[in-house]
Amino acid sequence: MASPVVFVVDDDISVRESLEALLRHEGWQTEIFESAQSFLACPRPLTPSCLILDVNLPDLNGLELQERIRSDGAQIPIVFLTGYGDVPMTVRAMKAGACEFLTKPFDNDVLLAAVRGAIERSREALADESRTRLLQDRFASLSGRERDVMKLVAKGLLNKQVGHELGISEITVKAHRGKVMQKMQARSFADLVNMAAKLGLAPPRRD
Amino acid sequence: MASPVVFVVDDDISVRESLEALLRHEGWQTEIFESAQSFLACPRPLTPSCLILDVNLPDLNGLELQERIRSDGAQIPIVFLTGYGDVPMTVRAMKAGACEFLTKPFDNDVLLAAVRGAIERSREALADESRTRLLQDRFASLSGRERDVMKLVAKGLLNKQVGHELGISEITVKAHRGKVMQKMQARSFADLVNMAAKLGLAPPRRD
DNA sequence: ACCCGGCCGACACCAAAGTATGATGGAGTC
DNA sequence: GACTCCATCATACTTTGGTGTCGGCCGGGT
Repeated sequence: MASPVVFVVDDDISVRESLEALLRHEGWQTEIFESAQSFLACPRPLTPSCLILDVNLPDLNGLELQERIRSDGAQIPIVFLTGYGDVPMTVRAMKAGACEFLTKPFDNDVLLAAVRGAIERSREALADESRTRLLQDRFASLSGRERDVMKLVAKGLLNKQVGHELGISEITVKAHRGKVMQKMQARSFADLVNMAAKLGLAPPRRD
Repeated sequence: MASPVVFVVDDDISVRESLEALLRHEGWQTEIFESAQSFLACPRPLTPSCLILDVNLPDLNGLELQERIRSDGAQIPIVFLTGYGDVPMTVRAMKAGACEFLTKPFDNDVLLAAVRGAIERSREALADESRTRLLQDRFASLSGRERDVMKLVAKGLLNKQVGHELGISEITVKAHRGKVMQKMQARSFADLVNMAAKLGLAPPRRD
């Protein structure tokens, strides 16, 4: 696996340089930016990664950048690192999912531990995302009718009931169902149910 | 539904009194304590509730109390309210699951909003917990063999395979399986699979 | 000693699921 | 027009699932 990438966005040149040296020494790739915009222009890697982010930046501030990243759908773990941190700012960052919130001057070991944690989190997120994407792709490869059938059978309806629900015959349901099992690569019906749950189909129960 | 309960733990008498008045005025029940120990001695209610917690307390400090509550298994949302808050303290509290972290002097509206959020979170947590407990109770009512069978069928094995796995005949598996469906009150096999997932049985997949 | 419940199994029967083959018609593409 | 894909249905057959009743074995408790 390619080595993880640590992004750094900070407007202080001396911080950027010392961070870069520190991070490279630990064996991580680094990508350094001095503004939010230049970071946003850079593509996300497919390896585990994290972002060390200052709050005070020339253009967008750190918290706004965090929000922007979230709304873009990318979920890269963020370690804040700021010279002027107060409590409300910390709360906002943490509630928005920040991994850590450190203040300058920072302790090297503390920062490195935080980055390690963030990378680990990223690794898990990527793994989970790839699993989810795989399922979504398979689901997308289903035809409209097959999707209908999958939703209903995953909800626990019998083939006969599904047929009645959709206004088609039971035998046709079976045909679609077979196709669904193939295309979703489900080894068993239990498998399919779990997939449906992960895809957000079929509300679990409503007793 | 009984009205929510707001617990307050603060060593400052004037804060306690003003909070009590404010909270009661909003229609919540209140339980006021001046130390962590006296709070711990008080039983948890079964209605939605939350805790407004100062960090500086005579005995245990707020963060330690938070940790203690978590390890006790109770999950009551916590709104911190402290006079001397710094960034590391805030990070620690938020990472440990705190709902909010406010500093004195506090704004009434902000506090009330935080409490409302915490109560809502508690409501959801209670609902989820009661659903989970229901399932656990049902699962606990199964005999040992029935549990075995449930695990395996929820994993997607056929009755025949389950029988082979357990060294019993297929017909016996069917009997156990029928019992499981009854006792778990599963309307369909899909239902049972979802229950198994919520109970943490049957690892989803490992392609 | 007795009963109860868990556990195992068998026979029978029916419902449901899964598969194979074949066929029709429509939509869209090359 | 030939081709592909989707959707639909049918017939026939096999496997699996679900239920019922019956019986036997064993261990714990009244």
